[in-house]
Amino acid sequence: MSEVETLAPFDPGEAVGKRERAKAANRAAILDAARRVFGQLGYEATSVRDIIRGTDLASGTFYNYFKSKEEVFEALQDDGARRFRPILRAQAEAAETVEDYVGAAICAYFEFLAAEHAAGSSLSHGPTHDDTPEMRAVFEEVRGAIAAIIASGRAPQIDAEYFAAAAIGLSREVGQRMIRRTPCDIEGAAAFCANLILDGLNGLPNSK
Amino acid sequence: MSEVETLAPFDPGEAVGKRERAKAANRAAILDAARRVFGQLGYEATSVRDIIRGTDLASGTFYNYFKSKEEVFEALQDDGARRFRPILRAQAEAAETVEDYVGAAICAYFEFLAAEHAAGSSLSHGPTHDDTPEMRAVFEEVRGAIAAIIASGRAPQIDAEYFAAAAIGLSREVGQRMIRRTPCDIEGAAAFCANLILDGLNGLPNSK
DNA sequence: CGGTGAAGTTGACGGCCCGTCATGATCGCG
DNA sequence: CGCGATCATGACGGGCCGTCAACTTCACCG
Repeated sequence: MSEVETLAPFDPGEAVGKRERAKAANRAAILDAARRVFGQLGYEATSVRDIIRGTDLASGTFYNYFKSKEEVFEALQDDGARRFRPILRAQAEAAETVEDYVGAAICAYFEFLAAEHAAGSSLSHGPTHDDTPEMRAVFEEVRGAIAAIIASGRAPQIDAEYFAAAAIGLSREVGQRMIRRTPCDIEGAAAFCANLILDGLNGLPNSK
Repeated sequence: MSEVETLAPFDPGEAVGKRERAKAANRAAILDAARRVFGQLGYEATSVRDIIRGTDLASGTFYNYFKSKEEVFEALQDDGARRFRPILRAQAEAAETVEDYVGAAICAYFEFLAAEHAAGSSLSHGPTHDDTPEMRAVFEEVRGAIAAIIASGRAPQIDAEYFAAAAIGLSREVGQRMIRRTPCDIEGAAAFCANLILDGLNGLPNSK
């Protein structure tokens, strides 16, 4: 068939070769199916074949893109982390004080979490692996932001690694509970966490 | 062979039928092998056959005791939780104030964690499932203790569920880091967590 | 005691999933 | 065009899965 391409050989922006596009599409198709199937069958129960059956690809093709279902899951998780990191970064740059940063970062996290949850993200059904590159990057982002604030003298000289770990672990766990509650009060949960981290137990307002 | 049993038909304490003893021994052998193999091959990589090969039992026997390797792992985790719960309970009973309880509980947890780690517990290599009965019981233990203290007016009326989740998540994450550090400063890490929870960021001493 | 039935173990079996690979189709490029 | 590189395909051997019929061992009773 005569292509329009002859009249538009240049595709402004990104559209590169057909080959490359197919690759990206296949990878996306696998990730998409994985998201769906993980959510449907649960992480443990899904097999590589289940995932590939969710696409129109052959079983062998899977292994051109991923080594195992574990790797697919990590890719999904990394995807989330990669999308969240810039948000976190923006909070760090906008924040003047530790209080600002902690409050904003947790609020951003909870909003992100709620959005992912609403979108039916299957990530809650699998084993959260913290040792993937993007997850480490998120941790480092937080640790770095805290360390920077400490270095500028706007916070006490505490152990930044422990503090980051504490804030993340705390937010994670409370976030899980928040999502399970209906209605899901993002503001309330974020305020709870921020107050606890900044002023401790005695800084928490008397509520509920 | 003439049995001594005829002279000692009563076994003071526990020694019941041979059958029952064998069952317990088999179950223990499987759990033992699982602990070993999980630690050696990693959770994902180990198969039911790997576990059973670590015993002198036949493959079919495994399924008389557990449904899958997931169930074995949960049993191991539950075992840890079951051993830790009384410790936690003791702290709750001994504690006069929230400050006491939070400090003592975290310290106890970190000591438990360090001991398990030193004993080569394979639990760090698997997916921590919070929805097992014993794990829920541990959470409820903490939530209950906090709620009791609140009810007695010795703590502000905060959301006990969120607070328990926060304390647990925080301790878990910091505990992971603590174990990775050498030397492993249990006291220091526990103090960090307790101070953070009780007085917040500004209550933390300037250290490190 | 010896016999009997329940309880539990064994390992072989069919079925499924794994990861690989030879084959063939498709694309980019000279 | 035509050639080489790239990649999809699905069949294949191997391994693990969970089951099950046969067998062994134990507890109980007459």
